[in-house]
Amino acid sequence: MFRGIASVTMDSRGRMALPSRFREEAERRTENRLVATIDTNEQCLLLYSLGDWEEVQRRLEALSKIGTSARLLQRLLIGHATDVEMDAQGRVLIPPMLREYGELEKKIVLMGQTNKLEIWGEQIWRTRREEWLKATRESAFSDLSDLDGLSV
Amino acid sequence: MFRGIASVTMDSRGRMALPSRFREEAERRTENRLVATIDTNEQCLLLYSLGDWEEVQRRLEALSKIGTSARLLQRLLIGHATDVEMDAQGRVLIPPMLREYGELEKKIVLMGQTNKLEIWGEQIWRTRREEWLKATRESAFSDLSDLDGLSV
DNA sequence: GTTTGTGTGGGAAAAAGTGGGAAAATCAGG
DNA sequence: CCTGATTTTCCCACTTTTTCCCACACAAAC
Repeated sequence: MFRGIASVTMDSRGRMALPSRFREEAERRTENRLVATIDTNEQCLLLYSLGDWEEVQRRLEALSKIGTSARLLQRLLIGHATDVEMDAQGRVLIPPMLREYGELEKKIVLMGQTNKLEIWGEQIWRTRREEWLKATRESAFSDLSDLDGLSV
Repeated sequence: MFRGIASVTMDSRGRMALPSRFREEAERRTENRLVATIDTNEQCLLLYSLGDWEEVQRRLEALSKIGTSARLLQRLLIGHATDVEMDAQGRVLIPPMLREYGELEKKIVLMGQTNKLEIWGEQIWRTRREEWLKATRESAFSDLSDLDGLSV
């Protein structure tokens, strides 16, 4: 269960240290074996524990028998899903092609999303967050949530 | 199980080195014996382990008893299927006709797709990926997948 | 102040990827 | 067949990337 946000740096070799709480979670789930792929809707990467990824892949492959859009999704996700392993310091080496997709440079933002970790280049993340905030403020939902006692 | 993406270079003789993780997978499946053919839907090549290819071919031959379109597919796939072998450095020599079909030049992109490897010329791959991403983002499916609990 | 944990950087060895010489095999035309 | 040209294979060498390991900086904890 990944939760929360963290800022880390990627070094000149493309290594990225996971914050210790993410690291522990990854160690617990599958002994340091992770899978990185792209988020097709956003210009960021997704990092799964190996086990969780295999579950996602199973579902994808089951889906793909139906439609062509499912097949596209399958091609993109499986096609980019690269196995990575944590080193002794809890770092992972992000493969060059994925680095390029997310325009990852030195400053990286990690966001936990339950069963996966989102990996963002800082600049893109800042831009997107502004857009999300703007969209939220403009939507009626943010008002309703209070009235409903949801009290987000 | 092939998955993930990698960029490699094809040298002037048409040799292409498989990244080590793909190489290991190929060695495990069939001792270095592979089959290359064309993807009839895309301008890329497909690389199977010999065993997996034989399975594909069996299915094709079974299909072709029925319709003429299946027979077409059979003719194209089987007709282009060429046995290739990895050399001591883990490289395969892509036959000229196939090289031409995929417009393969120096920069090549390899994408794992479960039982096969897709071989792309970099330029064509970039163009196609943009189109896939666009299509995926526009399709209702990408939204539905979340609601369905696919939670990719 | 000292210790412990965490994030970061980098030296050095190992592995992977790339290029090309030269022998062997293949092919085309006589 | 024979010959010359081209392609393929085998092998070695070089470059880059990855991995392993150690070390430093900083902050929190003792």
